[in-house]
Amino acid sequence: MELTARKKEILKVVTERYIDAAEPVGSKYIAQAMGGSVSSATIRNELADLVEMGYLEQPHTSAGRIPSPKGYRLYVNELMERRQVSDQEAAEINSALQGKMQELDSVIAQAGQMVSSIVNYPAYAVTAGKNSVTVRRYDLLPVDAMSFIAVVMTDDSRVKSQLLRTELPVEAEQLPALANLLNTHFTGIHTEELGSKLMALAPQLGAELFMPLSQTIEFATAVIDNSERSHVFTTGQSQIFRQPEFQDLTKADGLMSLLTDQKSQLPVLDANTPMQILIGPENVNEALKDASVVVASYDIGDNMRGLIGVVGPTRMDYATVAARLSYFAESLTKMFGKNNQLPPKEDDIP
Amino acid sequence: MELTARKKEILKVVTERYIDAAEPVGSKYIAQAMGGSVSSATIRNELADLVEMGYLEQPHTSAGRIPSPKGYRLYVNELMERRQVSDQEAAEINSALQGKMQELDSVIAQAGQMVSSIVNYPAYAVTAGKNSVTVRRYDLLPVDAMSFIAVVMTDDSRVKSQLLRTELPVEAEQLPALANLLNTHFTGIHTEELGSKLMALAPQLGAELFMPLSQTIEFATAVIDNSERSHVFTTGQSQIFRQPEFQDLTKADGLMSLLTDQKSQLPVLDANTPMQILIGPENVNEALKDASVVVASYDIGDNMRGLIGVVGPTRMDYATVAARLSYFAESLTKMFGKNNQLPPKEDDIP
DNA sequence: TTTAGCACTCGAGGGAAAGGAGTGCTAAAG
DNA sequence: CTTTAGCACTCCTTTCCCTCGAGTGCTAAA
Repeated sequence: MELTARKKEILKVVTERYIDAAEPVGSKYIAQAMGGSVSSATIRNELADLVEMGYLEQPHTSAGRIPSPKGYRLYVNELMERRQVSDQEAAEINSALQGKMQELDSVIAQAGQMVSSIVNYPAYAVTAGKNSVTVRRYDLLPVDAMSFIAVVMTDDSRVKSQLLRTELPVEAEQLPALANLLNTHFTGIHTEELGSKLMALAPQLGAELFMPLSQTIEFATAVIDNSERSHVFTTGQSQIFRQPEFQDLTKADGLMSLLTDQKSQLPVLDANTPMQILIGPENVNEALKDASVVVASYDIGDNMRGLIGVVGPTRMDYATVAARLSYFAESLTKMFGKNNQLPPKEDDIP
Repeated sequence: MELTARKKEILKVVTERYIDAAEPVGSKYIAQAMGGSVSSATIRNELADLVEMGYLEQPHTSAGRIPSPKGYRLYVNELMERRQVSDQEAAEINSALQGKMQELDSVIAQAGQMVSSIVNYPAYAVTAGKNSVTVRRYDLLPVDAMSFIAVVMTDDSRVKSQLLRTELPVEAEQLPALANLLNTHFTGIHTEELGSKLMALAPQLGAELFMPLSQTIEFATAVIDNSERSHVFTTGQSQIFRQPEFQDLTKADGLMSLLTDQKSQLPVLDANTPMQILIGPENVNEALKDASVVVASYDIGDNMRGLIGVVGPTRMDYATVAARLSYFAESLTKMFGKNNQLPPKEDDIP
């Protein structure tokens, strides 16, 4: 059977109406929405075809039709009018982005919050999670006899520091030598090697040098681990309850658990794809089989990539969400691009 | 009317049974639970008294009784057997606390997670939020011509650092002088003054010095702000759904919103109180009127105090939660006291 | 191919009735 | 004065049945 233009139009009407009203759409409504050029009986014939072709579903024999995941997919791919964000929306998004910049992670978490409030669904944000982070450089700063500050800069230009207490006194004069040692032997290598290298060097050092060295390495390891792990931030979870399909506790529960306790299982985006829409059963995760996810990526500096996603019912307003999310992601890319702070961009040196 | 020993015993039985079964308790059950020494009719007389006195409630005339908030309060204050955590529970808690320590905030967030999993209710953790944090010390480390690392140590011994990019080249040799300037004029004073002092000093400095100075101050301001703000971490939100009283979406919704989007409104603990139990209407927050909260505090080092709380139905298992939470809080105090990291750890040297 | 007409289906909503847990009261017993 | 057995009563819950109406599918005519 062929998918005629009229069938497509009907599918579009059904989908948009269902997105709006959350109840099955009947032939009479469709006939009217299409301008009354055909009768409801004709529509009914078409509807029967669309069900047979798998684009629509019928909750029960005497109900109207709702889109199947396949129907949504067609809608998203072909039928949906790619919305542009309005000037007002753009203005809102931009003003939300003006906030002051802090640590990378908290910026990313905030981005998630903004998205959630912009689209009115729960949202999540994922930090990059680079593969093999190494330390580019160490600095040790004296504090007092029993403590010093370790500063670690990674090759993805994050800088972390911590106050470390020692058991034996460390002379301030020894610190540069120690830092030198660290910078010579412990840069550019990965965590496992850090440990083994430390062991190899141990015999040559006295306890008063080995201890602070070991503490610094331990700290560096934690920094690297933390930098390699991707963190997920979620917000707006309670928006879920505003959706009629999640009045049913069992469904809401699954999603809530995912959004609060199993964040790491939220879908990520294929490389090189700016945006992706995952409809119902297209999701791998069981808890998302009755939901849809829209994910977009943005660039952080030149070589990092952030991810931001929205979770909603299959009936979610794809056109609006997709438009706002992609605009938001693009804005973030721009902001990170032309902006100061976190990752230094290699730009024009005079 | 007098609250006889038998009335108290009945109240205890009712409360504990209701905590367990989540349904009104009838006279027959109580008679049996009390060893059959009295008949259900006697119990019924007592129950009528207890209702009149306000310790019990009757959902409707022909139902059993449930404790009123006043009843819970009496139970918590007098009747409840202060449970001790079992050796096994203690072992579990201790092993959970063995995890490696990282940044203070993430340790605190993790503590929340552990508590939630220990008590099977949602939990939250609040960071201290000291009042007037100042910078104790600045360090500036050269990176390249266009960037340097600012390290800021606050008077509560947190150390934060960030890579800062400059617009004009900064010579590595200038940094110690700059740091000196910072340490002379910008330590021990509060944020507002930082800005004004910077302005006051501005005329004496060339742009190539003023810029990095201003950037460092800006960073320091952010660090202080962040350190003064108290952060709230929540976990285990979805545990709420396991409770029959929150099957009703409208109630669950209020709590969920509180636990996800309005965390800052979660109750805190009065100073000098190690633990507090807030039952139903004793809570200020509207969303908590049908819920109870158990909050405990622990010490972080010598002069900071962390907060950790559990949210559950009024029917929550106070004895168990209180026991585990207070044990956990005490363990945290010990850990922070004698321990590693933040205050770093003294361990055996090879 | 489209349309009007019509019987049919099925869920939602609203009592009515049955079932049952638990009460309150009374009157007798301790 | 307290306790207890007995019993009528209350009221929630569950179940069943009925009605109502939206919407369908099919047929036959345009």
